[in-house]
Amino acid sequence: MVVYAGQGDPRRSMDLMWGNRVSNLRPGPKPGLSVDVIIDAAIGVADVEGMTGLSMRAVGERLGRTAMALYTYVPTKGDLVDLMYDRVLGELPTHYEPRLGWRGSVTSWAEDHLEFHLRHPWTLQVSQARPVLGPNEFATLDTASGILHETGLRPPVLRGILGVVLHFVRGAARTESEARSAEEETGVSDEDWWHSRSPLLVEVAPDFAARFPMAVRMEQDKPAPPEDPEKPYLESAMAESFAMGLGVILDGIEATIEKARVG
Amino acid sequence: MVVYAGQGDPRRSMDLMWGNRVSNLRPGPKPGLSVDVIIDAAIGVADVEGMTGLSMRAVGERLGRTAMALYTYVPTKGDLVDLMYDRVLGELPTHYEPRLGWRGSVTSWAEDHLEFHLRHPWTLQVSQARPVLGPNEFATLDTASGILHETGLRPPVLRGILGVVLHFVRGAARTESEARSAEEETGVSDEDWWHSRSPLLVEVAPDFAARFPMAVRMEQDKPAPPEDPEKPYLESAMAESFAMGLGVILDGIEATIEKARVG
DNA sequence: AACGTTACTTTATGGCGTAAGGAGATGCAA
DNA sequence: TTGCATCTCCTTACGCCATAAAGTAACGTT
Repeated sequence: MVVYAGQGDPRRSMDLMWGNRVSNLRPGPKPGLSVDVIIDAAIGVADVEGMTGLSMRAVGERLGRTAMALYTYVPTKGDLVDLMYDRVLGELPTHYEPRLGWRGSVTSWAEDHLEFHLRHPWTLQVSQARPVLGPNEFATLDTASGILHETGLRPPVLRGILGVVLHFVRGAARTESEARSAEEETGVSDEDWWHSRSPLLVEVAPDFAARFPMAVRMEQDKPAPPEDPEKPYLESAMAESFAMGLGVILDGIEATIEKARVG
Repeated sequence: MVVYAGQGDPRRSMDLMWGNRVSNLRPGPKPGLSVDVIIDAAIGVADVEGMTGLSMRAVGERLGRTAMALYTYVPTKGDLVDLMYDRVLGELPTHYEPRLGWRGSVTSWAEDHLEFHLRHPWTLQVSQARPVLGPNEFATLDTASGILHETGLRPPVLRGILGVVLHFVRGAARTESEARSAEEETGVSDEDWWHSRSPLLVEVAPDFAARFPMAVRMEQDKPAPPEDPEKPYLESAMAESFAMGLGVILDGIEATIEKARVG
């Protein structure tokens, strides 16, 4: 029998997602666990060990059970991940002060999402192809739509803009979180890594500067690496590129509004 | 012993990447394989089966060998992936006609990259945190830098812009490729999937429209699903959002140039 | 002819998701 | 009170994965 990625029976999945719990008075031993504590334990594992460290065995162990015990509550690991995802999505704000205007709101929204993904990097591995259809996922979509609605643009354009902002924020978060886990998993800092490889690079490609002149030029005026690696991302020097990129996007939205007003 | 993600000895990795092959006249049986044919076989596997289907066993099998035979040529699977990545990067153009201007060049560049990632979806799973430092990676970086240099903007801004375009293209490619593999792996089309879930959704959340009004509004004026699912992505109706998003980004770049000129 | 080096194989270790089947606890009907 | 259906949770097992370790056989050099 083949079980498809992350989906058991659709009805069961939906009931779990929207909290339709089944009646409690039935024969058999009292449940020692619940879907909720399993979701929380799984989030705890994933936050620390990442998506690759999230195994049914690890979650079970955290709850003093075996991996198989979880299957009493949750049909597959894929469903559990969907539930985890919609749960943490609840951490995101669902309201932004209208007096911020769309520019301020989009900025706050982007920063909130960036921090969210850095807090729960495993969320970046959840496929966006088929939405989880959970309450919090719809709530975040509703919030984003509300902000963008202020621009007065029509839905097809708004979907394009939402795609740009989402892809940008997720991409930036992905780059940063991959950098962090590379450092953690190899035990080698970015700086040490580069120091070990740059001499090899000049050895193996002595004509480097002549061969890739534009790439070299692109490295000009790089900010110094952060003094304190524990600083939150948005206050670190690495955020420069994020701020620059977001500024370009905001200006692009503004130009699009202007075009629509004139044309 | 712990082997770290994707890296053996740095010197060996670099030699493999830049084609420093070791002398051929040595005792022992003649090599039946080579790093190059292994890379090609691995790309063949990954293009068809995706990154999750890429196993040393599968690559070995394609070459009539066992998985372990590959370790004579390549130190770890991680190194093999790096080599695969730099190899396919060679498919991308390294030159764009200057008469296209930066707008036309960025557009072509984005479309080329989108098609590239859809042709080799596994490239989206290669970590961008620590570059592969191969010749083709540098070449593509050089090409992109050259295009952006035409805007006359300074490197820190250009890095921000490059991030926006890269994240956008990769995000769009990721969404599309995840949709394709969801369809392939589950055997259920997007349409059928939605048809099976939307009735459950209204059942489980009858107040949906009142609860998420903006999200509902965002669905207005959606293009019809593609008549012919075999059409290339860029000619399909799904490309609407990509074109919209790219337009917003281009306008943002233009506004940034204007600001720099004036201020 | 002997020896060291090399290509490739077999086997084994410790991980994964989860199917299958069984033990023991519990609520209810007779 | 007994018997049974139903439940939670366990052990075991299967077929995957990367790769360590050790063995076999082919080959170039001495």
